Amino acid sequence: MNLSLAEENYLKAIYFISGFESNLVNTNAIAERLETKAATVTDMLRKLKKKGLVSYTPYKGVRLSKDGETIAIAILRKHRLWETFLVEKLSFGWEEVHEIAEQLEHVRSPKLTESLAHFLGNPQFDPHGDPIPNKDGVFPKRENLTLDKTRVGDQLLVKGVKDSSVDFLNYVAKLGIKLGDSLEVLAIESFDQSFKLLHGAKEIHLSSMASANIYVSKK
Amino acid sequence: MNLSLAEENYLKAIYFISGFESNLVNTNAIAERLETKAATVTDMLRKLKKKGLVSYTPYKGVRLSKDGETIAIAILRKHRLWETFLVEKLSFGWEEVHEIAEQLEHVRSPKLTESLAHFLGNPQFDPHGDPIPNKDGVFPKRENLTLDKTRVGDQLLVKGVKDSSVDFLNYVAKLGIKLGDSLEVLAIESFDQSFKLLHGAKEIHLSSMASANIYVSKK
DNA sequence: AATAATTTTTAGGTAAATCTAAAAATAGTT
DNA sequence: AACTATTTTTAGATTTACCTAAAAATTATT
Repeated sequence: MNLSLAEENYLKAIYFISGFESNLVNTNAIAERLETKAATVTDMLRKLKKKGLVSYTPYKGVRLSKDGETIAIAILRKHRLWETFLVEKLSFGWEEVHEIAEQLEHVRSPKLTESLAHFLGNPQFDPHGDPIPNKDGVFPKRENLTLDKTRVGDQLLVKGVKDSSVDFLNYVAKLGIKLGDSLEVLAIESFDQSFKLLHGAKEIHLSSMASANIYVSKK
Repeated sequence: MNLSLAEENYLKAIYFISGFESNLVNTNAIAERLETKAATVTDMLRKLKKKGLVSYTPYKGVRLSKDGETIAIAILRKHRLWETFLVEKLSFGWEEVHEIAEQLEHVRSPKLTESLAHFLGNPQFDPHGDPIPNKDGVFPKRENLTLDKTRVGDQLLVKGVKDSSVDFLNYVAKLGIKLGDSLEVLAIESFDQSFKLLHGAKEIHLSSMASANIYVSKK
C-alpha cells in the first residue's frame, strides 16, 4: 500500500493519541495534534476508512485497524531508528533529533530500515529511552520505574524520559543527564518531594515533577 | 526558500539536462525526464520563474538562475552524500542506492547534511565516482580519462562510471568491478576495440562501448 | 426534559500538481 | 515561400489536502 505523507501522519497521530493502543480517538484531538481543522480530519478519516486502515463511525470516533496499526508501528520504528542514528553516529543532542526524524521516517525502503537497524546494532531503545519495535512490530519491555518512586540511597541508571517534549529534553540536557548515566539519591526533601542526586561528581536538584518524568532502573 | 518536492525535482532535472551548466533546456526534455506532460512542465516553469529560480521565455527554453543552481547543487550534494552513506556504511551495492537517495535528498536540515558529510570523512566522490560538491557548491575535479583511451600494458585504478544507469551499473557489478579496483590492460582487440583486462587474478572482457563508460586513472 | 455548549460533519471553495485536447508558435522540408 | 511536422502553450478538468461557515449530532447543565 502506497500512502501519502499526509496519510502516514494521520495514522501516526491516531496511534499516539490512542496511547499506542486501540482506544477510540476524537476528531478534535487529531486536528489539534496535526495543527489542522476538524473538517479536514473528517475528510481524511473517510479516506482512511475506505482504504481499510481505520474503523470510523461518524460522531463516535476512530481507531486503527490491524493494517493501520502495522503501518503506524513501522513508521514509529523508522523514526526511532533514525533518532538513534542521529545521536549515536552523527553526535546530535537528543533534544534536536525529533524534527529531522519526522522527515526521515517517511523514506520508503524496507531494506534501508533493516540495514540501518543492523548498522546501529539492532537497538532496543532510542535516545529518549523509548522502545523501538522490531520489524515484526513487537516492542521491547521497558522498566517503568520513575525517579520519583525511588528512595534515598538508591543507585540508579537513567533509562529514558516519559515526556519527550523539546522543553523537557533541553532542561535535562542542560543538567548534563544522558541515557545510561548513573545517579545516586542523596536526599528527598520532605516538604516538596524534590530530589537531591549525585551525578558523577556533581550534586543536582530535581523537582518532583521532573523526577516523575525520568525512567530509571536500580543497579 | 521553502520549496515543494515537485519544485526541487524540476530544478534538479533542469540542472541535469543542461549538462550541469547554464544551457537552455527544452520543455519536452524536462517532461520526458520527469515522466510527466509538457503542459505540466510549462505550468511549473511559470511558477519557478515567478520565484526567481529560473529564467524562462515561452517557446525559447529555460535555464537556472544563480539561486536555482545553488539549490540544485545543494540537492545533488545531499544525494551523493546519502549514496556514499548507503554504500560505505550500510553495505548497499552501488546499483541499488539511487532510488533511496532520491528520497533522502529532500530531507531538509543543513546541520544533518554537514554532520553526515563529516561522518563520511568529507568524501569528494560518490560510489559511482561522481564528484560531490562541497557546501559552497564547488565541485572537485575528476580525471576524465576513460578506459577506451588507454593502451596495452597500462596499470589503472577504477575512478567511476560515466553512465550511471541501473543497467550499466548492474553489468559492471556483475563483472565484480568496484570503485578503487586495479586493472591492467592485457590486450585491445584491433577489429572491435574490445578490451581484455586483468582484474585481480581474473581476466575480464569489455566492449569498446562499455570501456568508454568507465573512468580510470593511471597508477 | 429542555436548553445551552461543544463536537463533528456537511457544503462549498482554494491552491498545488497533475491530466487531455485544442490552439499557437517554431522548425523543417519541399 | 508555403506547407508540414514538431514543440510548446493555453484552456479547461481532476485529485489531494487543505480551508471557512453553517448545519447536525452529541454532551453537559440548568
